[in-house]
Amino acid sequence: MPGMEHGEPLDRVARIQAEWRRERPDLDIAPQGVIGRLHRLADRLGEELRLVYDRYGLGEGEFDVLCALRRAGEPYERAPGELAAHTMVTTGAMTKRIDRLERAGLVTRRRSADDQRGRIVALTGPGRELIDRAFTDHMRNERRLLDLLTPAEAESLETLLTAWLSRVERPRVPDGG
Amino acid sequence: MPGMEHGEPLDRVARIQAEWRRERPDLDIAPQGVIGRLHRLADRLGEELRLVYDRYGLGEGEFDVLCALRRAGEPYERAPGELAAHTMVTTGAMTKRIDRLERAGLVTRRRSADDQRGRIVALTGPGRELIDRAFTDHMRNERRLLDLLTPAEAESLETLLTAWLSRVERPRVPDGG
DNA sequence: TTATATTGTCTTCCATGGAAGCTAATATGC
DNA sequence: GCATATTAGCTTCCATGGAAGACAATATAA
Repeated sequence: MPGMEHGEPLDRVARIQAEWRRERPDLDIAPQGVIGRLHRLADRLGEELRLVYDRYGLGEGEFDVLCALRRAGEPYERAPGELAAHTMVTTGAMTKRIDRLERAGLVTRRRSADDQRGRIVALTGPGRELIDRAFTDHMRNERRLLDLLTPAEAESLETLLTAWLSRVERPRVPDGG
Repeated sequence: MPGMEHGEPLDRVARIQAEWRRERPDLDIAPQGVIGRLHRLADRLGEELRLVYDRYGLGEGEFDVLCALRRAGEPYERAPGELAAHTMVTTGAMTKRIDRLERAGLVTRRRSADDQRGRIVALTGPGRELIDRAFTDHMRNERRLLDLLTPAEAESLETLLTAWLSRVERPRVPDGG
């Protein structure tokens, strides 16, 4: 079993696997070693990342919306539907995120000139300033977490994650695909 | 950049990174290549796993609780506090999960004999039967997802995730630490 | 023993997001 | 042009979980 050398204490996932082996010896529970740890790690990293969002009074969702607006470039505007697509939530959820950000004075909402149905969400000055500081801090935080790996480990991991992700997102890729 | 060879289309994370490089050339956004993809992959895998839970009428939380009870071994009993600790939620959330499972006839709740404050949650026959079928199916599903990687890739990934997880986990000892 | 602290569970209130439907504006077909 | 369909955003209702406190039972200290 990888990563279990020199009698290191079993981690949570390994302990769960041991229990399943005892209770369900008929099953192959090896996949948990990868998938369980991936989820656990994502949770732990998420906790660490949230510490920075909190520091700026932002929830994860609000942080994501501000990032999407900032990434859009001058003049930092996007339609709610675009923001929803970029941040992978429903438009209903986006409405609420924008409500909160608007209330906090970080974005404005106005009608689109071309299409009166559409809205345009724009970063305000304070919004721009806040997300620039927060994102700088966020990247420092991600760097700190990534530096728990050696550069070689990080590169290996990125390659593996990129490959798996592309295969999960496009499951039907046969040899000629 | 790992995983980007022969002109493959950029994935979502790579596109986000490209935007940040344009807007914030002062920042090192490399960590997103790993952390962003790890989260995206965890989300995508989670969606796939939820398909199985749904098939058995279970939410992710309920599935986790039934698993924790099943792993306990005969007679498949645990206190709510233990279940909360095992599944990493608050006791308040656990109360509600147990409420739902009890309503569905999958677990029972009784007072502990030793300590009248404590309760004992136990799998019912139907609960045991359901989780045995659901977990078998779940493992088949995880195997299908893991098999998008070669055995060598899977082993490499498990090693890297285990190492990173162990380094990021902070000791959870409540006092004295 | 009696007063106080702690523990285990539950309750209340709130935050967030999804699903589905509503409304107004725009596009399309006749 | 008018009727209908589609679209964009929003609203409503519900599901889930956290935080903090209530409550009863138990442990501890004086």
